[in-house]
Amino acid sequence: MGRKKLEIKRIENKSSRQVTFSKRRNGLIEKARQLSVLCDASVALLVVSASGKLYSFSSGDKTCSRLILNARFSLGVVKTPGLARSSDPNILLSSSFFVFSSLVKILDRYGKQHADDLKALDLQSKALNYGSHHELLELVESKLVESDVDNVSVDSLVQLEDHLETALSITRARKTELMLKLVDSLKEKEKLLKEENQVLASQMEKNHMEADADNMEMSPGQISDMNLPVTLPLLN
Amino acid sequence: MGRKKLEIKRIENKSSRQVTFSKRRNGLIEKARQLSVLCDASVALLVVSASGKLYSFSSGDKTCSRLILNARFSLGVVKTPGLARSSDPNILLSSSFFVFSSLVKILDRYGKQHADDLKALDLQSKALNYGSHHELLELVESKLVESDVDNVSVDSLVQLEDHLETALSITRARKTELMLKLVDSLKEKEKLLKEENQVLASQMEKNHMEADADNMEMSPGQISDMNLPVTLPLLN
DNA sequence: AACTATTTATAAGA
DNA sequence: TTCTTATAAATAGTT
Repeated sequence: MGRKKLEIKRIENKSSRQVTFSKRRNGLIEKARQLSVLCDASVALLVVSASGKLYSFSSGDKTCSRLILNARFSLGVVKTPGLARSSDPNILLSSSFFVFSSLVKILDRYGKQHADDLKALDLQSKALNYGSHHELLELVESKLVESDVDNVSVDSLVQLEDHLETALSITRARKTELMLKLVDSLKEKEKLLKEENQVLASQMEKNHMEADADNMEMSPGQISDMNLPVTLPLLN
Repeated sequence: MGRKKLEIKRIENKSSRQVTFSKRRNGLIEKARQLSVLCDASVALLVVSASGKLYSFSSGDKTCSRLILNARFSLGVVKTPGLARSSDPNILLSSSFFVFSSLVKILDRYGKQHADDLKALDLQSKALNYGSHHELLELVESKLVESDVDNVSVDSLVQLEDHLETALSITRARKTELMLKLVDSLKEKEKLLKEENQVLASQMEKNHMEADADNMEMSPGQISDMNLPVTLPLLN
């Protein structure tokens, strides 16, 4: 839709490819936006230029924005201090892919900044026995609403993701802990019951012995076989 | 671009919204394709209709197709019959969501050459019961060394990450599964032991009753109190 | 699913 | 980049 019909194949001229990229990219993002608004659809769009710049659109819904965020992480494209931000809020310049050192830096940075929040969340969770599910969901809900308000606050979503992952870790740890405790308590029960059985059995045998002292109709060997329930073989 | 200018806001008429969705969705996907071809860009596009159907486009490159794949999993939209999400996100039992076989199918569908690697990993895992820890660590070690050699092979690291995450999920699922089994078997043991105790106790009481018929030095009430070990109070 | 009157996107040029 | 403008493409409403 221009002065000439353009064949759909790689544009060889570098600068016109660049120009076309810029125009069509904007067009595509606008179309994506329109589709999501007009038809009430969830749309997530990611475009990475040959030179590595990332542009994205996502409809407001949680699912899609989370998706874009995950995608950014998958691509290793995160906002990194020192890199200029484009005037276009959709553009976050790509830093290097996740290398350990940079990952550590990022974790460090987010760790320091949000350590307190995290502690609070931890305490809160502990205090409430990790809260009812309802409360957790409400918390998440409210965070996501916050995020939607300041539109491009990828940071707060990143933070939320961190928190959720921490919560998930805590939950997993707690699950394991509880299961281990359950197993232990069951083993303890088992031990006590076995001891009790032992006592009962010996007590009984003793009683029988006494009875036998008066009445020798049965041999001692037969007693246990006939009167004592056999302890069932149990797995270890 | 039609008979009338259309305001960009939710189309209230359901059927025309549906029609518009269909038309514009196709247009958007085509535009995405063109952009990726013309400008040599990576493009990933996901559209979910209000009714939940998922449509997607991704440029051929690994990054984007992986991204779409991840997105599908995030959204739980994997059109493979028989797949259902477990209520516990940690549990990805073989019967449900993240089965290797279906993952392999999807990867195949997206034309990933890594399907074979995954199959190999699956077989390897199954054969070795997920391998000894030693072997796993050596595998990771060797992969990481490989990666260092070709310096920028982020792909293989991404791949390794995927494999490890899958392995982690499986391990977690397996852990949960085993612990649940253990708990069940312990509960079963407990039940049997309690029954056994019951039988022993009643047997014993019976014996005492008989004894008492000859010798009335004790009141029946005292018998159990003095001769039977008290069942220890156990937690539920 | 087609048709077609319009609107919209955009290729080339400045 | 940005603007302009001729033209190609997309598509809203209709059939």
